Amino acid sequence: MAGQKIQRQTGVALWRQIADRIRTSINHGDFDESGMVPPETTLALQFGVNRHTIRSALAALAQEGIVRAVQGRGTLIERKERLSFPISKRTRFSQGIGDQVRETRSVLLGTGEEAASAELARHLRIKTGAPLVRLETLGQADHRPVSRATSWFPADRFGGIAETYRAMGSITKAFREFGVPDYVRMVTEITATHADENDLADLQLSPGAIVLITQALNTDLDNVPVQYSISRFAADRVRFTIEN
Amino acid sequence: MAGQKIQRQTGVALWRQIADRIRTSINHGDFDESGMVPPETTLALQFGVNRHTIRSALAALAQEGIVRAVQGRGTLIERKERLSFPISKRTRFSQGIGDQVRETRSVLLGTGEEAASAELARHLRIKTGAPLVRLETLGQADHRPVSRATSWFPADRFGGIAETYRAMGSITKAFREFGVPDYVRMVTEITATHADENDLADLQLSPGAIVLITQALNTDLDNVPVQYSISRFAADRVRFTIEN
DNA sequence: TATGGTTGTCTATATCAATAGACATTTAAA
DNA sequence: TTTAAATGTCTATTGATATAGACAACCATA
Repeated sequence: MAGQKIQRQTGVALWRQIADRIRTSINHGDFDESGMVPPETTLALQFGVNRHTIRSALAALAQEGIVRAVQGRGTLIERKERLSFPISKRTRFSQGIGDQVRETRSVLLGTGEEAASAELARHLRIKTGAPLVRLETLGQADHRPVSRATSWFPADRFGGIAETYRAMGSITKAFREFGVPDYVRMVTEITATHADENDLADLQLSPGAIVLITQALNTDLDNVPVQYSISRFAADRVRFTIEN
Repeated sequence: MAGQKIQRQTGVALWRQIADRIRTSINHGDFDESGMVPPETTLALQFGVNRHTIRSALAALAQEGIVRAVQGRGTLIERKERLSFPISKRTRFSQGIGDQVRETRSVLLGTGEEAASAELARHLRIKTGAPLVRLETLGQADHRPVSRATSWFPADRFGGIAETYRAMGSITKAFREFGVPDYVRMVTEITATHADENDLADLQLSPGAIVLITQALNTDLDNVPVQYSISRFAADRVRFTIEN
């Protein structure tokens, strides 16, 4: 395990720092040979903390479903994944990761109408205050939540797209119904921050977790903006790949 | 400020969660009108915590140099920034952010020779065990550390590039000396994780901070790999912009 | 079946994190 | 100069975090 030392008196409990480190090591494949996490006493020695502190960290990871402790045997690794999301002109949620999971699904969390803010209007190249359709969706891979997205569509062109999406289960298909056979991604911004309370709930994260945020504009083939979306990904479950 | 509620008993101290939130709000420009953070009593009410807890959070931000408390007046915002890094075929550290800061600098942290691991060999399309030159650099903007990069170059073609880099102060210029007038970025992978102890030291972060990690391959104009690098960015100081 | 290695549980203690309240000090404006 | 509003400092108390040690329970295997 790389970078063994941990920080004390920083407002982040030792057990949480250690849990984060072990999760990273698991995702990195450090324990692939045995399929198990090292014994608690070994970890306690490595991290220079008490065994009880290690137990708190492992309990947190067990709560996340990442490891499972078996008395007498050790602590088994249950899950280990980081989906690779290609980011390109043809970025779609389900495409590109189809070969990595058995099932992808997009769930509608909520929808609404709102007037375009100055920022949204600038991105979508419409007037401030113009009506927008807002879509909140949850992306799942093999029944595990991966991303949480808010999308805005110009309402004058895509009024009722929420219902269409609900029926089709895919934004790509809904677009087709509205006479947009294809669309491309223009600009994507990527940032990272700590998960807020909505992230924790929707993405089933533990506090202190990281979310990767992408902001993207999709345009139709005539270069007219059709969708602006902000997506929040569980950082320990995904990796972005940019192909030029 | 969005998402007011904070999580208790999660291994992350309230004061640190609140400090992170306030830092985000400052970077988001929420307090731009006044140039000040709301009064401690107001924040205590908003976050639903004791004023002393707010004071701990603000003390941490003051330590980072982000705010400065003045008795009788309030808490002033000292610094607010998130550099925008364009990611494209022409990604360079100094280019693209030149208009956002007064000075960019790249500092050599260390250098060495090593044999190519299987993974590095695959990326650079050379034989496993082939000699590599390793460069550890620190990217600074206006004297503030922004990124920490480790780069590998095939030693048979770029032996001594460390010294050239040290003399030139730029990888682009060093490449030119080795007969590589231009180079392009092939694939970039982006992940995020918590800062490790090296990040904390080199990037001057506080524990629990987030680093954005990019892995990139640069090739010359004949499509031959010349550099593979892993860069770690302080997430609260940067934003990646992808232009298609 | 006996043993070594592992996780599970309990008690006790010290330190950090958070709350609560009171009052001092400083600044800006009435 | 007075006052209101803001930060600074102090004491006290409670709960979470971390350490320490001992022993029970369980598993694989020699």
